[in-house]
Amino acid sequence: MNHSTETPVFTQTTVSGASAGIVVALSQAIHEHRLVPGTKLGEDELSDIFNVSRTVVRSALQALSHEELVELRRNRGAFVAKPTIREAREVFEARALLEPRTARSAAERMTEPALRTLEAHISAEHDALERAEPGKALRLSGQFHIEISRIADQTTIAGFIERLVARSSLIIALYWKRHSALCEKHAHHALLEAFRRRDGEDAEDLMKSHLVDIVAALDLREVPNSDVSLKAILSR
Amino acid sequence: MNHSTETPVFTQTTVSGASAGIVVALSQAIHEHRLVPGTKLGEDELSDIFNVSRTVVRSALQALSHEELVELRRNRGAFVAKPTIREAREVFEARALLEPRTARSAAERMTEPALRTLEAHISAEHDALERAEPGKALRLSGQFHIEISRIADQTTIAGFIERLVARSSLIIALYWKRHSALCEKHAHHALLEAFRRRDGEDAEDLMKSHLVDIVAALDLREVPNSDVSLKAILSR
DNA sequence: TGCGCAATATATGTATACAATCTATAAGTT
DNA sequence: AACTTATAGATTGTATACATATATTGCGCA
Repeated sequence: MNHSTETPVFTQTTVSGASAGIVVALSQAIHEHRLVPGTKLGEDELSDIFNVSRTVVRSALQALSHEELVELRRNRGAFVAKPTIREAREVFEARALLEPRTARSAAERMTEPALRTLEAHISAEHDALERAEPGKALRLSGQFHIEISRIADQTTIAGFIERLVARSSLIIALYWKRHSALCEKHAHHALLEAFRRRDGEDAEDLMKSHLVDIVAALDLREVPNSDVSLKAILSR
Repeated sequence: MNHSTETPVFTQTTVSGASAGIVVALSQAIHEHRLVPGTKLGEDELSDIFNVSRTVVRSALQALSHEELVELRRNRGAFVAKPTIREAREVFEARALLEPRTARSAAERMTEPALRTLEAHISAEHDALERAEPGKALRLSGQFHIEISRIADQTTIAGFIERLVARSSLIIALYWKRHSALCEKHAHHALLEAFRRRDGEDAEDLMKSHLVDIVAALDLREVPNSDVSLKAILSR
């Protein structure tokens, strides 16, 4: 299996040695929906699992909180982040602003090696789906978007998109409609074709509608606060 | 003096108690160019200055590195970041992508209190210039941009812009042309007028050209590595 | 005199210990 | 029986101590 699709490349070398591994492990688990939003990430628990001191764990959790994958509450602990509906909308508005333009740049600068990388991503995504590993498929589909932004050769914007994709994974975990099928396969294939033709305009349009499709598959209607309703139910 | 222009509002509550103060102090110093790019930020030194343990200092430095204000090198220490020319271009390309659209949104949603906040910012900036405190004026002028993005009511994008403005301060410290005058005053005044009229289109155009003007006042030509030239000079 | 190597000193990386804060359980009161 | 309060347990925040890596300085040698 292609190595580049397995190993998430972290642009930021900001996290020191031992923490880096923990950051990657937790990131993958969150992206694959094995850690669901709201899960408590206790420091002692993690230091036992990874056989390191709490110092290292805390460093990793701080890093993840800066990527907005983890929420730190003072004297309370670390939890997998739970984006609100409002934040969900904002994330996809930001993606709609950044990604179509980025896809255009990527198409215009497309090279043969970059094309092969994207093909490998899609095929890995396809494999994961066939093997009934939807979590892995989801993570790979996010990496497809990140890879495009890297090809566009705008490190700064690529960093933003990486954060948005990460947050999107949490949003999908929370708000995905069960009945709507996840068929990113077609959209990603179509994008790949546009990239092959180095057709920037087409790539931009395809990315725009792809993002619209994703948002359409989310259920972002406001719901009454679950705390209140829970209390109301139990008081009877 | 207006309180809101003095206290930088940090959107991320991710940094725990004692570190937060250090992050703010270092951020301000960097934004005001009192700490220049490349300056070493030793942990012992900082823990002496702020009377806290290295643990707290490290937490603050990690936070600053995630904001890309500080660069951490493993086993080497923390340094005020030194964006390259390439990074400088990317930062302003990203700003050109985000800020004009954001200015339009802000204009369309402008409220009276928001207008007054912006007026206070501009007047504080003006005061700082008259008092010959160019560092402070620069920091306030950056906060003007951040405030606009907050008014636009897009927290996610506002966070990105905050990072870009922070990085711009470092870029200006490194690449500003001495002979070009810093006259953001006019641009900011013109923007304020557009906001008063709630003229989104005009605000978008003004912001676009404002950013072009800033880039034009930078010297982003490639120069030979300063190490090499230093060696060459001293060897004579 | 100039270069290279080694030893020492300084600074960062990690682990552990202690302090402060919060949560949960249980007792007591109305 | 429900609510409040107190106490105990557990978890996080901070400080300190030890381990490890790097930078500098001094010595030896060519």
